Amino acid sequence: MYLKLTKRFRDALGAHIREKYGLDIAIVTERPPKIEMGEAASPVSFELAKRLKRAPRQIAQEIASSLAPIEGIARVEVAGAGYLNAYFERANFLLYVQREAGSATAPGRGGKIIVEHTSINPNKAAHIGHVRNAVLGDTIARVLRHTGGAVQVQVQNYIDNTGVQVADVVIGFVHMEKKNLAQVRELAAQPKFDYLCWDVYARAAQFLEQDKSRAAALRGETLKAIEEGGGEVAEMGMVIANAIVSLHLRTMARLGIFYELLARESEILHLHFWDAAFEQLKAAGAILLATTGKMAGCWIMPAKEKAKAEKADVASTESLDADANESANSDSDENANNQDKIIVRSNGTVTYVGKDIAYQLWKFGLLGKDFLYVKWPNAPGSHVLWSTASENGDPSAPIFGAPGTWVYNVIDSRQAYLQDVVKEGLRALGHSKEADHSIHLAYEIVALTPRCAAEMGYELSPEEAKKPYVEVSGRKGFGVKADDLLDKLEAATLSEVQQRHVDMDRETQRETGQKIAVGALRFFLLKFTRNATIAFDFKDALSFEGETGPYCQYAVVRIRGIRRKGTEAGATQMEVTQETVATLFSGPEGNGLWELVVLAGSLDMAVEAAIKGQEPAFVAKFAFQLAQAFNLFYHHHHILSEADEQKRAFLLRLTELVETQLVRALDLLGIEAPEKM
RNA sequence: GGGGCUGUAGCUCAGAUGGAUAGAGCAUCGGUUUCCUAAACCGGUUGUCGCGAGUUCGAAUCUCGCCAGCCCCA
Repeated sequence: MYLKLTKRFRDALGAHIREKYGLDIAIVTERPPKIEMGEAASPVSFELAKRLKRAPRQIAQEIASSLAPIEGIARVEVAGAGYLNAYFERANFLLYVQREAGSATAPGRGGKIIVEHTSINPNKAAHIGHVRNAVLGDTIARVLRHTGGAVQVQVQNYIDNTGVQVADVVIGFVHMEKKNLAQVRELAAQPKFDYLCWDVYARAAQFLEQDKSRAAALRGETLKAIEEGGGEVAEMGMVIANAIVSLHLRTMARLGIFYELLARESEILHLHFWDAAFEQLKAAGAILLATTGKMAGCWIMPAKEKAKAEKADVASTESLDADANESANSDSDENANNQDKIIVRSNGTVTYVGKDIAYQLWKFGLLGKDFLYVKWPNAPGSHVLWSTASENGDPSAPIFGAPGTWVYNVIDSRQAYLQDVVKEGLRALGHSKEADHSIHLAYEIVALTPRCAAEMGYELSPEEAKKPYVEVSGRKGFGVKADDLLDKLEAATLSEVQQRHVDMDRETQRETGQKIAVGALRFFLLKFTRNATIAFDFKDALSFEGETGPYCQYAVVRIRGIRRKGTEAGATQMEVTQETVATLFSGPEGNGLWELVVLAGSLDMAVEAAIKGQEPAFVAKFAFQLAQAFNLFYHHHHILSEADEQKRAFLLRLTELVETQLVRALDLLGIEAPEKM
């Protein structure tokens, strides 16, 4: 509701200024530092002062006195050096928020949105960094689903089951562990096969590291066998990858994360997706065969001249820019094709980015090819999960891929350059709208604090010990496994629950502990903005106090406690009169109560900001702030013992409103509050 | 060599579109429980917003230069 009212305020101001001064100014609003100063403020008079060459406060005064009434806004006042502060109609705002508290929060984009996330190499157990990816992706998908309009959000998990990482584990099993296909099959059926592969992969990587030429030969033949399919080596790769994928799915299900489709690289190969994309790229002249220089024999995508295009856009008259363009041109001549991106190597193999372009084209329905689909067996939870297939497709499969209107790829920021190349590929093929709608949801990695690394028995070099964090490495077998962390969290929360609720039955205790553990981990990963590198430490992740998921869950639990007690005590569902509302809002506690109402009514604002800024952390911040504001309110007002019946009814109603909004916000974060904790 | 990200309190981080006295959590010191759950609340302490210029009525935020760290491409 906050979003709606501020927009109304901006629109009214914009129209008024256009009419009165003949100026078209983009109006911005901000939240005043104190609730006494209103709920929305515009500094537009400062901008006007510049243009009209008059004092800002005088202009503000003029606008405030001549502005027509705005629905939902009680008054507009001048404050400070010339701010225009809007004061909402408190009682009406409360009514609106209560009425709206079940519907979509922010205007949606509509259409079909594809979100690809998780996409872990299926060759080892998932670690904490993979969880950040999955939680970010899952959260943005939840947020997008929640927006209005006929939006369809489809979540895909890309499985590179024919890549070098799987090959390395195959090499480990065959050449180091001396296992045959039947033995690997047996191992793959075990519940901790992903942990076994974690170690096998680390050992294989070490083994391959020792002798580069042996590594190249082994990898070459193994990859070839896997890509061609059919033989025992290929079968072993499949067995490993499928088993690991199932275990990853199980791990993510613990966090409430599910998928609609597993898109597998094996099908991209077998169904010749790349060939189709290759033909398109060649035909459009988007890629060229280099004939000279060090890239001779490679198909390359010429570097785009981004700087040039953007500068020409901004200021075409500046002579400086002309100079810049010239020097840029002579630069690119000298460096030959240094900035160009190789798509097909001179030996004929296609690079990752090439396959990514084909896949991205498919997502937008531009490839002219489709997968076949089968149900993935034993998917966790009650969700139906589909997988791509190259034969015997299930005709009842839904439509995947085409036509995505927006595509979100959740991939860490180290791959920003490659994602950029994919976009440029689309653009070069004439699909500039699709390029613009390709969103790389980039995020920084999760590393470990040196202390955490040392705790895990990892020997640090003196340089590493001085750094703020140490990067995890699958190759070194170094990192915090997702299941280990979840186990640890669940053990900690369960022990807390058992202490606090001795008479709770064991199953409920376990479920409660699980919900809190999930809340703690998801919130921990979401409270950082995407660009922040998370230096992981068990102490922080296992904290349940302060800015944490459990803190937010606890606020909901408190509210439920009040409602439960209230019902037991036979509290009446008394109607709150408008007089009571008006009296309370204007009384001595009015601003405090009002502040909580405004915050509860600002979920739409947080969701909008999260989508616009592609930043799920905004929703986490909102949930925390609302929980914090509620706790303040809780300590100020003892609801059930309130003698004034009308006031008690009002406080109860407000409590319920906070519950609705907080539960919604937490739901967007994939966090569920237990009944008791 | 080219490109990207980051630098804010002792620590970890927020500060979207430039705006009013730069905020949270943790840590630390002190206080709050006959009362809806203390995983909570209240109070104290803590700042050259990396450095330097510029644009502006106004800069943590925009521009340029420099320094430091991380990443990517070659």
